[in-house]
Amino acid sequence: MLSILMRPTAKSLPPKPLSKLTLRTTTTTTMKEPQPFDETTTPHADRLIATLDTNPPIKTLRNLHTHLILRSLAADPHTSIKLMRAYAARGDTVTVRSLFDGIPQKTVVSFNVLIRSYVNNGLHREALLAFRDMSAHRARPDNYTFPCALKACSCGGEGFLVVARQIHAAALKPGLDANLYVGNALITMYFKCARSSADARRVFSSMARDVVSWNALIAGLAQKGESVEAVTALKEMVGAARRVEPDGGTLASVLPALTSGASVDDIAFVGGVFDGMRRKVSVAWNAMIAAYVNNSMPAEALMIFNRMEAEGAEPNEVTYASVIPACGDHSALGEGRRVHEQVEAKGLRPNIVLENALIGMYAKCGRFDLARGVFKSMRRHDIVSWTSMVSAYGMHGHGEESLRLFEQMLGSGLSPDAIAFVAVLFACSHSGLLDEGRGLFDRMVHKYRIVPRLEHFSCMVDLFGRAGQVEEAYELIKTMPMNPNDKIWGALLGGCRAHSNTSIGLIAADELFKLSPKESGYYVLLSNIYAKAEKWDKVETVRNVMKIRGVAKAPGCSKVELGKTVHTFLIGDQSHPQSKEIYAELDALSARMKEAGYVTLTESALHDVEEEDKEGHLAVHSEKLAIAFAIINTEPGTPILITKNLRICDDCHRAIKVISAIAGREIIVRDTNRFHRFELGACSCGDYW
DNA sequence: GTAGGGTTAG
Repeated sequence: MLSILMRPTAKSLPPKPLSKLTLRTTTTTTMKEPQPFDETTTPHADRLIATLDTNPPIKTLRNLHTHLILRSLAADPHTSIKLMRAYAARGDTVTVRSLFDGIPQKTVVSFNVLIRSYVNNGLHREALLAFRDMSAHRARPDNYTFPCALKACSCGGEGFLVVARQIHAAALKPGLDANLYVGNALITMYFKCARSSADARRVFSSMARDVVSWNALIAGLAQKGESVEAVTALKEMVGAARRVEPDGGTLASVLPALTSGASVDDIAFVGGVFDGMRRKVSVAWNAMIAAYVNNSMPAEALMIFNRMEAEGAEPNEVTYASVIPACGDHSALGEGRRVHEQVEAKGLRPNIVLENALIGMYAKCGRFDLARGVFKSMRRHDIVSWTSMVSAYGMHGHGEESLRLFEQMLGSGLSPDAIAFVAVLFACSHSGLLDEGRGLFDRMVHKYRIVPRLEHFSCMVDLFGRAGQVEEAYELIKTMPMNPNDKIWGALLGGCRAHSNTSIGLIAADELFKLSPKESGYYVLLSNIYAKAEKWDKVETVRNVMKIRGVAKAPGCSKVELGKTVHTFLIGDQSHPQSKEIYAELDALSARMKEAGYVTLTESALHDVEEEDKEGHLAVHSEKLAIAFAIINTEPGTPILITKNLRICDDCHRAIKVISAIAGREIIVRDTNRFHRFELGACSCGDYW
């Protein structure tokens, strides 16, 4: 058991590497027979104790502890404290407590370590009880105690405000509120325990400030949803007369204020703060990558990651957990695989967070096989792993598989949460599994007691709408307990379009124009409905309304990865260096497509482009350009993955089916919310999307 | 011998 500490080589090693040796050999030595005890090779007591500071794994720690007991070294108060700290770092608060109980004379320090152990392991109640017990042991809380006790209150949230105020008052008496650590803990405590930000701000403005104080202020505001105030605070910090340099923590703190919907200016400002940092610690890199990922800027996130590598900063698991989804969002399969290799090479697996991210990344890159490979190779699966796989199947139109997997998850004993149901309901809607979807919704509400959210209703409306039950979908919207959002009405409008229901379609469109008057997609959907009904005057009206309201059509844009680069094409794009060849290839394809009996569907072309462009190159949808580009630049037979920012139009859908047959290519198109896999003239969506 | 803010997957 004590073998690792008694290796014959230990004596010849200099003091420093001992801890490394101990750490590194743990896993292997546990397999071996214990080596005979040899007094001459026993490490010096100082070195053993020093090893406690290296955050040893729990097994090593227990060995070490036993060894210290056997050598009567464990009873020393200083050593006890170190042992407590080491056990706390490994989450063993029970042992921490028993070590504490074994200390005959409790000092402030021993209390401080105990309280901190509890707080860091989520036991804030126990921490506060220990704090209360201090007076009975005549231990006076000091500048180390108060920050921990206040942090315990912060973890407890609003219910702990009264206790927290008492602790604040207790800190005032010895004048400890002037201590930076105490002050900073007070800022965070008031943000977490008090409803308004006023108390926190008051503490902040009345004290001396360092970088942590600013970070606490920014984090508190950002987490309270006061995004504008958080960014303003960051600007004040940067422009403050007594300059405080932002650090990685500053960027991490402002991050919640930059989640989806942050202004371009704010993101640029934060990017500027990042660029201006002289020393960039890993948290800074990670936060910047996350900021871009959270704002749908995966290309920028990948650029930061590449810069990080170029500058020799070491990516850690947090970095990978952010950059892997960026690869997925950007459909950068090559980059994703490269990152995956790094994860493997660094031995970061098993790591469920990274593995779950990898599943999602491969699924988004159309590599269902690789997603499944990661899933199968995992040591254990949690709700996120299963949900990732369920939605991977769903996105690829494998509704039945998705359902089977969902049931398998239930069979494994995990209980589904709201997000798992979103995934499986989504899969049902995209495969037209009406009855199954209905049954699942019922089980969700009655068996699992999950209160349906907007997303669930959105799936159900979609499910009914696609299945042609537009009235039932509308009925559901009218009876649901919350206000429908644009996604819900959009799902209804989509159903109306698929099943030519003009009257309900108009109702949906009306609501949508109130909720999202600038969203061009809804106008296009409505005009599609009119076009299908051949109401050309109405089509014209919709177009005019768009002009009057200044609604710009979102330009169709398709991405395709070649080597390390993701190439982007806009509708009618002629800016690519290979533009000539691309259009030549398209012409050649068109000729062969006509031979194969393909005729242009004017209905969809009509509403995505202006009349006069219909025959010209401006009419060429981006996905066709991307496909032609990929055909030219890859070996015959290579599968092609295209990612689109809009829903694929009918004409392109028909055209790509034909192209897949005549070019002999598997073509996978990821549009706004699902995958189309075209092969041999057919699509995996079964023309139902 | 001990302390404050902050980054990761569906």
